[in-house]
Amino acid sequence: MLHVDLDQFIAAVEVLRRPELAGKPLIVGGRGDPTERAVVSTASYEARAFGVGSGMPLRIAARKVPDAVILPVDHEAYLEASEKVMAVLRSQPGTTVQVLGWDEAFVGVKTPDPEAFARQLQEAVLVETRLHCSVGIGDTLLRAKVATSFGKPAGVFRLTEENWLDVMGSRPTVELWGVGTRISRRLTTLGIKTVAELAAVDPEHLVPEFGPKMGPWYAQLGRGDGSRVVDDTPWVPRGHSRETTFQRDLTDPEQIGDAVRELAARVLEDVAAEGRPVVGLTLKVRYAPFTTRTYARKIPETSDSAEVLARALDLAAKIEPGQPIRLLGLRVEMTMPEDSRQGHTPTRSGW
DNA sequence: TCTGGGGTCCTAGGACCC
DNA sequence: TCTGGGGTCCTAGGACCC
Repeated sequence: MLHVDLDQFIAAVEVLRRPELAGKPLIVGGRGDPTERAVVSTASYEARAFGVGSGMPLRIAARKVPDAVILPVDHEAYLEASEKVMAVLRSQPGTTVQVLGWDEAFVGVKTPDPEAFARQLQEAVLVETRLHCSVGIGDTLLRAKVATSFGKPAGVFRLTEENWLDVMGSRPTVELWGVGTRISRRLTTLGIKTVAELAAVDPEHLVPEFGPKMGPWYAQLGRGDGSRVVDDTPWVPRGHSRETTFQRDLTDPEQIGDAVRELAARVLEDVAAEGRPVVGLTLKVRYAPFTTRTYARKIPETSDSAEVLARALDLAAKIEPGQPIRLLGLRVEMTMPEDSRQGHTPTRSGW
């Protein structure tokens, strides 16, 4: 199977419609205003050379690259470009396409020469969309995904059971898809620093630290093992949410009620489009600067927006007053028909 | 005046039931 | 010198991904 990942996707889309930006340090994030609270969505390779990366506060990024062109995020434009790319992948004979995000997808295909197929795929995407992509080839989804990073930019790389440990064995566990800085640090305290060390560990050895599912799952990641199935079953969302970071911290309870109403209205638009009933609510509150509280409630199944809004306001009434609030988020959970949930989701155990 | 917004899944602990 | 043991549900929090 293959994993396809567009190179600096968002920046590349922006350069397509503004060719004069080619070769310049380009940063896309928030509303394009570095004095606001926002983070970098994507930086071009020229900006990355200054140490700017996605997730970095826009303010800091602007300080690092004074000459950078800073643009606002334009979701519609990226979605449109993304759909064109995915259409190209699906149009190739014999492919199954599992979309992972705007700029990446797994592609399942039977072919005697995966490298040649990958090159052909890159060419097709380039001709149809003028966008470059990197391709990973692997015998599991995880190996294909990890392989892509060795192909960047615009290259192809293959990882299989044969070369997995040769290539990945001496690397830190944080380079695995599914291991972040926190888990990597906890593994280190168990004496496991590299992928090879993780691959060699008895899965049961990780259960006391990480639990019955995650422990064995991390051991599996170390071996590069996992699902070999590209699944193109349409996605069924479990819920929808909206969050907003206030440019100035909120203190007034009335403002908080207004903010919840506003968020609820936006989430309920998405829910209405799904036409499924609501069964739960979660309210996330980030107090300045960084402590987060969540308030969650199951609610009696309902499709009535007014009912959901009333329940959301009930939850909001539980917010502890007095502390400045920086962020509010509202998530609405929806019912999931039991059978539709089976098998088509990239659950952790399935990767 | 450092920290987005939209998702998914797992775990721990308490409540409650038999 | 009382308070088992197993199961499920719910809430809160943590971790990861793009």
